[in-house]
Amino acid sequence: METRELRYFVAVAEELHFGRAAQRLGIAQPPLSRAISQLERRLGATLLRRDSRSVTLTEAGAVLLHEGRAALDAVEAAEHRTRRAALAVTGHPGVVLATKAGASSELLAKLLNAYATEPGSVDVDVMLCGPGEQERLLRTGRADVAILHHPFDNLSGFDTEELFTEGQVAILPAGHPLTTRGSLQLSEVTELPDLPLPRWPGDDGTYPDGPGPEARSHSQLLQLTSLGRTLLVVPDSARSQLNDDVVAVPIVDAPDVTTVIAWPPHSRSRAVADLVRAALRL
Amino acid sequence: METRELRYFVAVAEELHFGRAAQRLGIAQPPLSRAISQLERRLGATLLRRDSRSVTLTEAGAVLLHEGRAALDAVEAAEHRTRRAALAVTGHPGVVLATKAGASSELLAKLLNAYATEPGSVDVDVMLCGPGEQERLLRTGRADVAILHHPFDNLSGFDTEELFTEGQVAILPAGHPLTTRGSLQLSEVTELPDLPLPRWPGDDGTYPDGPGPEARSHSQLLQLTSLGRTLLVVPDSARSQLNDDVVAVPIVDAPDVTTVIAWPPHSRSRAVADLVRAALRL
DNA sequence: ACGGGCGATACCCTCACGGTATCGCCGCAC
DNA sequence: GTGCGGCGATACCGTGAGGGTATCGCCCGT
Repeated sequence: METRELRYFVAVAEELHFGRAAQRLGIAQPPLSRAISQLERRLGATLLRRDSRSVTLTEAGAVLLHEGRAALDAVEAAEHRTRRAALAVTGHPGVVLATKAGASSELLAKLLNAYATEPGSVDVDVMLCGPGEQERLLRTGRADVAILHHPFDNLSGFDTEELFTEGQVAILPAGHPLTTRGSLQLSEVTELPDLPLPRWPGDDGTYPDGPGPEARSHSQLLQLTSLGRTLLVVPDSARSQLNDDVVAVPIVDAPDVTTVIAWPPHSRSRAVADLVRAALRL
Repeated sequence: METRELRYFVAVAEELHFGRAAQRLGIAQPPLSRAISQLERRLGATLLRRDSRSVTLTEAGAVLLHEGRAALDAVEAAEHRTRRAALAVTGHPGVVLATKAGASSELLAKLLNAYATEPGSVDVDVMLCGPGEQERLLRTGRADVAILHHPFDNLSGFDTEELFTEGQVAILPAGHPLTTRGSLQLSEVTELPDLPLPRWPGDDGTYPDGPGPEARSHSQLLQLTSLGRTLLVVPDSARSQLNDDVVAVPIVDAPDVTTVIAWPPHSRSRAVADLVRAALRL
């Protein structure tokens, strides 16, 4: 199976529409139709059900969508890591660390300091990512190592070491009735009619329906909260970045958040290993 | 990057010889040369150093060899799992379990029995493998779940659950002087001139040089041992398959062997999850 | 009944990929 | 030094896979 075929199939499986998928791929629709049916013939499997008005995935198609994405990621990772290895010999032997923008910045600073003092340490390019983006960077080889947050990020397929675990707090506008409470239950904050949870854009850039305000950055969320328009549930350490407009109240039954350092399981990089060791010594 | 290019590069990187690689790929040498240099141009990286008498990997080439193998495995896995998913809907919803031939058969029997009594259990195709073969089957999607042995098998990139841990014993021919001992040290058995360790064929089917006898199956090894031609170091549980011609003596400082059940981290299979749960209840 | 949306089919053209022949370089034998 | 042989690169050619355009067939909505 060629990666071109996989890319074609993934596009159709995601769009569930040959015309749009072809447009996205920058080719015409007929060759796409042909490529897919040829793939189906070679696999001996029906991947898509073409009902007269809609295209749907078969069971086999769903499997190929999942496995194909992983395979495409692996191919892309091979490409990126090779490019970076080639750059490394011509003078820039850096390592790329992906971390969520605006999260646990003092942990990151300590880690970078600890690593920098190691013998043989190397430049660390820090990539600040939007939520969940680190995972993708790591899977596609654009990053060598990442700081992830269980259970928010999907750790499957990575090697990880836990760095620390913390509870979550609700961020409320100053003056809100609940700010007088010493602690809260999750059920008390998820269904507040006056403070709906904010809506985040999905992978396709559109917002889901719902009552909450739309936001696409951490600072927007904070501002919306201090304006009394929404409420946040965040890990405890995020309190360090708050100002006086908002109040944090612990949520006793929210799932704990574990900060981990993660890297691809077959990494051979000395720098990654050193970074992980430095992180564990913190 | 297309999988064809990756396959070509991996072939050359493994053979370190364009002619042989081309032969292995079933194409002529010139198109192979061209494909590789084109790949190098597109990546902007020199992958191979063509000295006048030999071909060697550059740093970037070594990275691409590693990552490329993983990527090719992932593509192959996508293909196999899709094929099997398609077969599953047409009547045969089985799950493939890979295990080492001749190892811990009573564990396997208990596992299969426990799983078979579960509601919604499904046919289990057991693949008996040569040493280390399970890992490859799992990585390339020909198996859904495997029984592996740490530290012999490389578990990186799999999700695993430990089933049990045991020490290792030396298998000696009956009557050998060391059989009178209650326990041994590793150093006492690895360098015995009268009982050299056996040689095992590599991936290419050839045997490494050395004093020990050549063998390619478990039963051959046992026979060679009872004939007094070699000595084995095996996990404790392998004793159950011995006859009276040989004697097992514990090795106190050999690394413990952990039997684990392993599956690809992104597995969505109900059957795999049930099998793992059954294994953990043993 | 008809128009429009959508996937499949028919048909053509181009170029990427594979093959053969040959070159250029180098190491070795004598 | 000369010649030979091994090996990767280059030159050149043919074919077929893959892309494009035009159109069909089907079905749904009005």
